[in-house]
Amino acid sequence: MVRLSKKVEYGLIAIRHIATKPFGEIVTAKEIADTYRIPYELLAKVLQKLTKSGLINSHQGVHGGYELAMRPGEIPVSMIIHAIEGTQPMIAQCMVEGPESCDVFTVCTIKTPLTRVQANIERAFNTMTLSEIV
Amino acid sequence: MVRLSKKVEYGLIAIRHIATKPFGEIVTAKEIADTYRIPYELLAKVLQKLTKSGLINSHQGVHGGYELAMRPGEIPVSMIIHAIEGTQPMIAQCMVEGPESCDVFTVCTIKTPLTRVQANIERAFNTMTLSEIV
DNA sequence: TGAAACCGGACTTGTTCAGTCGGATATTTC
DNA sequence: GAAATATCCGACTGAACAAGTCCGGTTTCA
Repeated sequence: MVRLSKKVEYGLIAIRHIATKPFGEIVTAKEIADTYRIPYELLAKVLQKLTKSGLINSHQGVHGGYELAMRPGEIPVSMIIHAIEGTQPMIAQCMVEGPESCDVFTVCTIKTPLTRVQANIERAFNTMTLSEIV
Repeated sequence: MVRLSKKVEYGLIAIRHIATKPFGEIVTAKEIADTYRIPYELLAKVLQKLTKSGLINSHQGVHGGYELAMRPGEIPVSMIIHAIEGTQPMIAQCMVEGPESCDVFTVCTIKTPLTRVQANIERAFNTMTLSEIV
């Protein structure tokens, strides 16, 4: 299976929504959840991760919410995925958890070619920024 | 999560192993399982799928086994994945199961950009053939 | 006839994902 | 200061999926 998680999908939709708003305007999680019919609690957690990673700023309390912390052109899709998943999208387990995680590692014959595919995929996610999604 | 399944990993290792043998030589599932310490039963099923998709030929009975059905240069990695998983590696659910599978579809704002990422990834898997892995 | 090999469905187990719940903290407004 | 609104965050549940196992079958050859 090679698929983006729902969390990442929601995160992309959400941060794009925030990016469409004029500079300085603040958006609540509820507004996003209602607009796109995304489960509120789940979306909230995704937004918290984006906040902890510094992609968006949060404001608590009444009239609180979220705003972009960087310019859209500075946020590649790969950064959004990393913020939510905790790692880059890695095509094979041994690439993210190291050789010990793979009991076939020493005898594995596809490491090298897969690394090249991996590089291609990273490039795909790195070169597209938020500004191209808006 | 964006990761290749173990089945695909085993399939790649296996078909590569078969491809390294001289033309006409037949390889058993047991030999491959032993060489790479892959669970035999699981590997057997992967090989069966590769057979049904026409990538390799199988021979039953004593001295049976598998051999390549096409030239390595004619087998892109994407074809191997498709044979094992049943579909191309699709980054989002709505791309493989259609709009009905996604209850956010009509309001989803990231379809178009994701399609572009998808195209990049497909290219990565299409351009690499078995002959580059051997 | 028996051994070696592929064929293929059913099953178990473990992990991960999606979603929910409950309570805590911060901020504004009245 | 109290109430309302919002983020914060850990724990939990249920469903889906992946990985691996089991078992009975078929084909072929010696």
